[in-house]
Amino acid sequence: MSARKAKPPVTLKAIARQLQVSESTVSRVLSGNGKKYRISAKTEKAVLELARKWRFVPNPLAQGLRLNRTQTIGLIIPDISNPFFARVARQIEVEARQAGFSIILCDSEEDTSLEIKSLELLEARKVDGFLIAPVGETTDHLQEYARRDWPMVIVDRYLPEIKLPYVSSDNFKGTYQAVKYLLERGHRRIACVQGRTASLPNRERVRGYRQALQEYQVAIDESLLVGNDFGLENGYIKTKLLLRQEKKFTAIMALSNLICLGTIRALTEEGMEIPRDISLIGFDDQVYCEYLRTPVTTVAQNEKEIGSIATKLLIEWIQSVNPV
Amino acid sequence: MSARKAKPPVTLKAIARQLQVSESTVSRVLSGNGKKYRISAKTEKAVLELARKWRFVPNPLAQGLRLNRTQTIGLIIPDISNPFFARVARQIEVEARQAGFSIILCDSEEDTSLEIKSLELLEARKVDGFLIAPVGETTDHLQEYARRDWPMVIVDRYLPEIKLPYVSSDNFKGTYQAVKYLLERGHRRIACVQGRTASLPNRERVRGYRQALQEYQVAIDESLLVGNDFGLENGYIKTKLLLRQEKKFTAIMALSNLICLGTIRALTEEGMEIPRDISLIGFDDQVYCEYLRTPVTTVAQNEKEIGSIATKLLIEWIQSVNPV
DNA sequence: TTGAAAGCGCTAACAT
DNA sequence: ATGTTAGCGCTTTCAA
Repeated sequence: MSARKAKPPVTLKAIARQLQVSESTVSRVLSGNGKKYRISAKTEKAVLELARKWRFVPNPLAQGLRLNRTQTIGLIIPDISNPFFARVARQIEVEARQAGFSIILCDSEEDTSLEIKSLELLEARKVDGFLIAPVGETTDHLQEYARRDWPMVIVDRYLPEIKLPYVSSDNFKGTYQAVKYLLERGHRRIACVQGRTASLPNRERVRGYRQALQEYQVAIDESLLVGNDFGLENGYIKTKLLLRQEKKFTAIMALSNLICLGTIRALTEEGMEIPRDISLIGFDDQVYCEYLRTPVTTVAQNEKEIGSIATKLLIEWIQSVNPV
Repeated sequence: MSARKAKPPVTLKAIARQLQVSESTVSRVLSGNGKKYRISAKTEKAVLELARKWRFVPNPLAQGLRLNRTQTIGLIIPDISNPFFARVARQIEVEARQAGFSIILCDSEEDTSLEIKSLELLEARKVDGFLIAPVGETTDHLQEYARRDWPMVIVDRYLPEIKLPYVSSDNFKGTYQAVKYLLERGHRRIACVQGRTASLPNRERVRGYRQALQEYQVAIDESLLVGNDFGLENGYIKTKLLLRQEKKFTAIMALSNLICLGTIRALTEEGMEIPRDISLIGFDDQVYCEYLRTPVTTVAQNEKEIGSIATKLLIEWIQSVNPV
């Protein structure tokens, strides 16, 4: 028994009874198939009117059970409190809602085993498809879902071994242009603090870095390419180490916003001033960037576009596979 | 028909057939009521084993339809891309998951009519309760749900006219202590740029501001208390105006992080330096605060705690009303 | 043009 | 200790 004050629920059956017609007729009208089944104009009108008067809303649980379609998308994010993901998520929600889908949100806490659990949970809940920004340690579980033909679009972090649609900003171009900018300003020894090395965004960003240097005939000093995580810690520690090793470099390319903050902290602690002593470019624009102690140049990512494209892609897939 | 490669679904019925027992028996065992119904150890064991072997997972749609309980919470947030809400949301998701609930996420885009639509959508989807950070323009729709005894907990923004559980940080204490801090350092003319004046968090923050001043016997100059929105624009414009009016003040209390950024922008444009020319305290701590051009002092909010308490409150309510 | 009936997967009251 | 049955609300095939 529901706790809500019990009004008799507005169901197809109730409407049918009131109108002295069958449930099927009501169903046909209300799912817009009145014409198709050649329901008489009179009946159709009566049903429509009563449904609106009684504020009939179909029960999605019943529909889902019957149709194996829930108008629901499972969204799995490694950390929804990361502003980048939060912005992507917002656009996903907006876009999905406009297409008549709801979002079930799962935070995998950057933990592959929770990612797997989330997939299972969402599968049990009969979502129509997945939008996932994978943790990225392993990919077997994703492969498995791909193999079973689940509509699934990967966001941001990609794992090249899986063949699934994938949406992210142009990571290559981002660093490519940023590093070129530095080169044009005369920098030749440019350090780079990267994120998780296995992830495609990171690989692409590094590729942009290499490409730019190469075009300027600058030999790449591998000892200036450090790091393996997108977090603040990594930026901090790796920058410290770079400075300790007395590597000579005049600029740093930080491959995420958190890395960038860590780098700033390290530089500050070591008494370096930006841009007086060193230049710094970060990745992933944020509202607050322009207010940083030092207005750090950043490569903007378009979260809205990422979210929007991913959602549209997924919904198209869902609908092609399981038309309404 | 589902698009997924069709394996015969693992249902109670399938298990029952295989084991030559009735569906009810299987159901009883699998919902942990074996003892209660005194199912024989042998039968129980067989069911359990097959269920695990076949990886049986009950269908939540069917359960929901039958039980009027979906183990689902509707979360309505005015802007999930706001880092404050994103962090609250994360904790909510984590906490809810641990209690066996899923989150359906709706972003009301700071729009009351979308907030109403979200409520209706979630109600139709038979969520067990709501967590909502209301837009706050009007409250009739919330009243209505409260009246119908829906489990619902308000987060962050409160509307005192509704009597519903409400969770936020201690807004009063936040500004109270911040302003006292300024007073202790000799400031006497302290401007305050506030957020949406109708909202309780804002009112509480303003109350803290007034209280602190009062305790220091500082008469309150109402012309130093300006603003009416939590956004960046408001901080920017109101600060500009304060400066233009040549009001004398030596410190500014900004009642949100976005207001604070707007204030920084305005001060910077006017050539004021923090803290040389003026002191500034913001509300709502952020990772990036310590990296701001000027390390602005801020009042921290504990998003984790807010999310955690709100979720626990709601789930307790749900379970008291509709025990498992 | 409409109705009857079956069934999606599950639970619970009522047998026995 | 377990089975039978009805039903949650909906869609759809088959029949009329």
